[in-house]
This record gives sequence, C-alpha cells and structure tokens, in this order.
Amino acid sequence: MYICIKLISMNSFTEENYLKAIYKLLEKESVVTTNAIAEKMNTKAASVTDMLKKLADKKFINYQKYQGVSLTAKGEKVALNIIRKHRLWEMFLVEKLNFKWDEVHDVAEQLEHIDSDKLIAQIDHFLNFPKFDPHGDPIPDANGKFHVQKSQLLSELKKNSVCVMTGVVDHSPAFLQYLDQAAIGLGDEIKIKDIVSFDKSLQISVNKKNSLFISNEVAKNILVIIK
Amino acid sequence: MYICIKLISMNSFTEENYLKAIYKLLEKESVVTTNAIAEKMNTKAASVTDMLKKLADKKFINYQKYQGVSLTAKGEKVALNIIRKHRLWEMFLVEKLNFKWDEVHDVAEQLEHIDSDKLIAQIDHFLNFPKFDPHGDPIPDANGKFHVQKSQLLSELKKNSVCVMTGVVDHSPAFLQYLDQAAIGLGDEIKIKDIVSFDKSLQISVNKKNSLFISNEVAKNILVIIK
DNA sequence: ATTATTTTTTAGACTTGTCTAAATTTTTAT
DNA sequence: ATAAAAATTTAGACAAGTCTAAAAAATAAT
Ligand SMILES: [Mn+2]
Ligand SMILES: [Mn+2]
Ligand SMILES: [Mn+2]
Ligand SMILES: [Mn+2]
Repeated sequence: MYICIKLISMNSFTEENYLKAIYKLLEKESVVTTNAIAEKMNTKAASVTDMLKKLADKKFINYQKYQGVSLTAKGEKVALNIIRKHRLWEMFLVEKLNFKWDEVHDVAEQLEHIDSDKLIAQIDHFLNFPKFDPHGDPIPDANGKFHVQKSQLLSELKKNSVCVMTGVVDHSPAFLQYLDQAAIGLGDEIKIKDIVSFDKSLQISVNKKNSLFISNEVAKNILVIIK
Repeated sequence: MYICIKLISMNSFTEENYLKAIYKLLEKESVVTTNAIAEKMNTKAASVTDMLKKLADKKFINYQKYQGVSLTAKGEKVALNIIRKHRLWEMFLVEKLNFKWDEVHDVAEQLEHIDSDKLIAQIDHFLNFPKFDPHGDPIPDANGKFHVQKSQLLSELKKNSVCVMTGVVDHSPAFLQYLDQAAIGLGDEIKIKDIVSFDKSLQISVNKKNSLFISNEVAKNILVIIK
C-alpha cells in the first residue's frame, strides 16, 4: 500500500517558457507554427517538435502533427501566470529597486519562474496592485484577467492629433534608451505638430514642452491613446 | 579565426547547491565526506561522486578519490555568494513582504540562484545593508566577509546567567513556530531562573517579563551571547 | 498534375544529473 | 594479520532537453 506524497507536478522552466512563447505568438497570429516557436525560443524546429509532444501529453496544448498548436485552458492559465509574475517583478525592480525600464527584462525572465503563490501575492500588494508594467503592458490578476488598452501606433495618427503614450512595441534596451534620451515616456502627452510627407517622420511636442523630430520607424514603435 | 562571445561560464543551480552544501559541512567538520554530502543534498553517494568529479574539473573543490573534499578559494567564493543571496532574500521577505521567519527558507532556496549582481546590490541597499538574517545568521558582504558572533548554546549556561538570543541551531519551521508561540525571539534578553537537575530543563524569563519552562532539547537549539 | 520548395517530423546522438547494482578501497573488529 | 563492515567509486541505465541530418508531409510553382 502506497501513499502519494507529492501530487503537484511542477512545470520545468523550459515548459513554462514554451507556454509563454506560444501565448505571445497566439496574440499576433491565430495559428502558431513550429518554426515560429523555434525562432522565438531561439532553438531548432526539431527541439520544438519534441517539446510540443510533451506539452500535448500534459494537456497544455492542442497539437496535431503538421497542424500547428493552440493552448488549452490549462496551458493558457500557466502562460498567464508566468506573464503576471514577469510583469510584477519588472514593476518591482523599477518601483522599488531603482532599475531603469531597459534593465528589467532579463532579470524578470529569471524571477518569473520562482514558485511561490504567497510571494507573488505579497509583491502585488507591496506594489499596490499595479495594472500595467513599466512598459505599459497589462498585468494579469491572479485569475488571468487583465485590462486591454485599445491603443494604436503613433505613426497612424494625423497632424495635430493629441495623444497619450501607453506603451511600446519594441521592448529592446536600445529603443527604450532612445526614448529616455529623447525624454519620451509612458503617460506623456504627445502632440503631432507636423508630418513630413517624404518619409513620414514627425515633429512632435512632448507634454506641451520639448519639441522634437522622430522617425517614422520610431513612431511605429510607440503605442498611444488619442486624447 | 574565431571570436569568443561568451566567457562567463554560468554555474548550474545544482552545482551551486553542491558548493553551498560543502561549505556548510566544512563549517562543522574539517573533512567532508561523500556520504555527508549525499545526505545533505538528499541524493545518493554515486550521484555525489559524479558531481565531485565535475566540480574538481572546474577547480571549485580539491578532491582525491576516497579522500573527501574541500573548497578551493574559487569554490568558497561561489558558496559564500549563494549564502549571501539566500540570507538577503530571507531578510527581504521578512522585512518587506510580511513573511514569518519560518516561511522564508524554501522561497530563498529558489531566489538564491537568481543571477544579477545589480539586483542583489539593490536588495542589500533597500534593506540598509543588514549584517544578519532573520535567523541571526551572518550575511556575507559582496567580498564574502562577514561578522562572526561568538555565541554559545543556552543549554550550556548556568543558573542566573543573563544573555541575549542571537540565533538558532535548528532552522525548521516547527522549531521556529514553537519559539514564536513561546514568545522567544532574536534579541530578547533571557535570564536563567532555574535549572532542573533531573532533565536539565530550564525556567527562564524573557525580557524580564514572561517566565516559562523550556526543555533542554529546546535550550540546545538556542544561541545566545552572555550579557 | 507533376515537380520543386518549404515546413515539420523522425532518427540517432550528446549533455546534465540522477539512479541501482556491483566492484573497489578504506576502516574497523577480531 | 585477516576477515568483516562501511564508505566510496564505477558501470550501466534513464529522463529532460538539445542538436544535426535525413525522411515525410504540406505548400507553392510550373
Ligand atoms: Mn519583459
Ligand atoms: Mn515588460
Ligand atoms: Mn534559509
Ligand atoms: Mn536564514
């Protein structure tokens, strides 16, 4: 006669990372391919196939050979919890430990796998239950619910539009540092003073003060809500 | 012609845990055996032997077959850094996130492996550079230096001694919870009012107020410094 | 409708860390 | 000094995750 001591089947970091990658790919495309996952995970398609079999066995994903994958409710729950932890940790680093928004991602990639419900609940409380992370991305609550901001690209607005910056598309340190140096940040009011028809570059004012030029490439990576 | 991109050889969690285990065993005994490591790591002697070979290859330990192991300077540095991170995280959990001293160990076992110098420096700063963790254990600084308290066991003192509690031997939640319930904690002044000669149990007063009986077994797990 | 191309999966191998069982060395007891 | 016991190491195997190369399936192009 046996007694089962441990029922909770912990997921490995790797499994968690795959589920998160699949979740993020599903935000953009309705069907997620092996190759897309391989690229996002920085690995080879053959490795992805192996993992997909395992994740399907564990009922985290719906997977049929050659047909691409989607997340089951169970898989989505795990993915959202990892994203919740990632974004809360990023917020903690910025708000409490003087990290810049371009420095937090790599550390959060590690911290997101720490397994403690109490810890993440307390961090959430300590931060006063933030709804968005330092990059403007929504933080899911403990049930996986989050606020969607119906924002658009700054590059899509027309002359004289006034908007508020709500997020970034490109999360790279290089882009975030560029924004810092240009003194453009989340929550800032941006007014489009002029659009150069040749290259779609913009003259904008930030918070009614500093006026500057930004390229269309930059504008395509800034998320805003019209005021 | 090749260019070496990544020189930093990250240590695995497992390697870090072995080095920490060896360090802690060396605090008690001058020679550390394979079996002792196996017991501490909750694994089998054969697995330990495999790992010892690897750690010796990497110059973390001095190891000769059948002769036991010791840490090299390099290995000790890694071990002390893990211990530093473990204790700082424990302190953070207690001081900032309302954890009790009996709840922090398992989470700290995970957090101690997070790899970010800036993170741990900022946590240290955020906590105002604590010298001791919630259990009274010293926190090594970034160079591995720490304060040793020359404390002794409460069970070794004689009647009418007055002392201050500085730490615990047993770190188990069960023991820590017992102390909470008995209202005995770090920094408390303990006076030995009487010692029962039959079983060496003690009548003590804590902070000149509550008087209570504790067993010799309990007294053997309380570290104090005579006042 | 066949080819050619791309995508995906399989086959087989490697690494890390673990295990059990067997062999070896060291230590203890006679 | 020799035998018995204990500690340690080796041998061989396994699971997770990765890889390259080859096979199979799906898609695109003629
Ligand atoms: Mn991030
Ligand atoms: Mn973010
Ligand atoms: Mn601890
Ligand atoms: Mn501690």
